[in-house]
This record gives sequence, structure tokens and C-alpha cells, in this order.
Amino acid sequence: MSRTSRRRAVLEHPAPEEIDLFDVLHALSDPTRMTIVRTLSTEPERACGTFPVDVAPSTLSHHFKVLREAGLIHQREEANRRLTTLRAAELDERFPGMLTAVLGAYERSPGAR
Amino acid sequence: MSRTSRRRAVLEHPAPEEIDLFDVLHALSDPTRMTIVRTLSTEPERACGTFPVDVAPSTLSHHFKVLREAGLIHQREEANRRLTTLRAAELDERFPGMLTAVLGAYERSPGAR
DNA sequence: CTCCATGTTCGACAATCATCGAATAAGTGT
DNA sequence: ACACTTATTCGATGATTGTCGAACATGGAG
Repeated sequence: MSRTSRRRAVLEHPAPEEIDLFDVLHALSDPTRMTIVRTLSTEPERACGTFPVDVAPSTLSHHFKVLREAGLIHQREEANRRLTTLRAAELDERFPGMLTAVLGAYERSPGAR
Repeated sequence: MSRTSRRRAVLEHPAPEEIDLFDVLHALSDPTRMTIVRTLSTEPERACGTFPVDVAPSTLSHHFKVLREAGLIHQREEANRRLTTLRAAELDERFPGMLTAVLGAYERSPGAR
């Protein structure tokens, strides 16, 4: 029995100073991932399966990995679920005002709400 | 003899309200294109061949097309050259503060200057 | 008219990407 | 034990992407 419960591998999160701008922009250039980020921007924490996106579970898993490795989200294990938060403060420390501006732009997009 | 001089096809530029956020983010997620945009943000107008990027002419042409169709740049013909400007005002009208924030983030990136 | 400079279009190519289904893993509840 | 829920990993697939070289088009200079 392992003392620290983990689903599979240890979740890797880049340090704030390691976050790459191009990875972030690429991550945000996909509608499904943008929906995830937008949803997280208004709610503190959320389980993977509860996002308003319409893709297969395996596809969703892929998008979470992209977002996590880009430094946009943080994920932690809790029992059966994986809880996700937006790394808003760290993102804002690294790239001040950028995430806010992009999310604001998304709200102006057709079909964003 | 055509009265209006044009190189090949007519240059298509999306109207401000047609500019798609995901196209913009995707366009900015490439280092070469980001360099082009950054360069244009400090200079009013520039010919295609004068950008500090190290790619083949045909590749450069491709990147300009991506940027133009995303609505980030405007291009006009002048004699032999194609002069490019950043659509900063229109971008800011469509997505207030976003371009500025992204360019600011780029300045904070390693090797941006 | 003939070079030359500027920049595009066309194909090709390898790499990356978003997507899915099937199999797997781990925790919860009966 | 067993079933159920949650979510991942793996492999495949078709689409998109960044890159280049070769050919072409256009305008100016000699």
C-alpha cells in the first residue's frame, strides 16, 4: 500500500518562471481548452468530468494534460477524483494581465456564454 | 494592363468584428510570427523581407498569410514591395487590452529582445 | 529587352495535433 | 468480492502545421 495515494504518475506542474508563453498561447487556442479555463475562472475547484464540454473522456484527459504542462491549471488528487484549479495568481505573476485580457476577449467572442 | 496594380490575388483582410480569437491566439503561438508582430509594434510599416527572422522566403510568406487572415496585420502593395502594418487599433477595439498584454508577456520571455 | 530584387504559389515532407475506442487503474459503496 | 464511478494510458487515424526548394509573377534598373 502506498502511503500517498496517486492515480498513475506524479502530477508535474511547471514552476511559474518556467511557464512558456508559446505553450500558454497554444493551449488557449483550442475551444475546448478555452472552455475549461473559462469555467475555472469563475469557480474555485472542479472535477474533470464536470466541465461543459462535449468530447470523449480520453480526449478530455489529453486537454487537461496540455493545460497542466503549459502551467495554466493545477490538479490534485482527492479520492476518486482529480480536482482542477486555475493557476490565475501564478499566471498573473508571470505574465501580468494577460490571462485576464484573453478571458475578457473570450467573453466578447460569439457563443462564449 | 490592369489599372490597379496587384501582385497576385487581392489581399483579404477580415473586418474587425470578424476577427476570431482562436485564430489570433494560434497565430501568436508561433515564435516566428510573434517576432513579426513584436517588430511591427514598435515600427509603423515594414517590408516583408526586412524582419529579423531566419526562415526561407516561402515560409515567411506563409506566416504573413496566417497573420493577415487572423486579422493581426494589414498589408498593402507598393511597387515591388508589400508593406505590412500591425492592426493594433482594430485589435484593441475587438479585444481590448489583449494584444498589449500578450506583447508585454512576450517581453518578459527569455530571449525576447 | 534583359537582369535583378521582392515576394508569392505550388508540392512535398516530417512533425504535431485533436479525436476516438478499448483497455487499464484506483477508489467507493454494496 | 463485486460492481460502479472516475479518469488515465495506449494505439490508431485523419487533419493541420511549419518548413523548404523550385517555379513563377511583378516592378524597377541598366
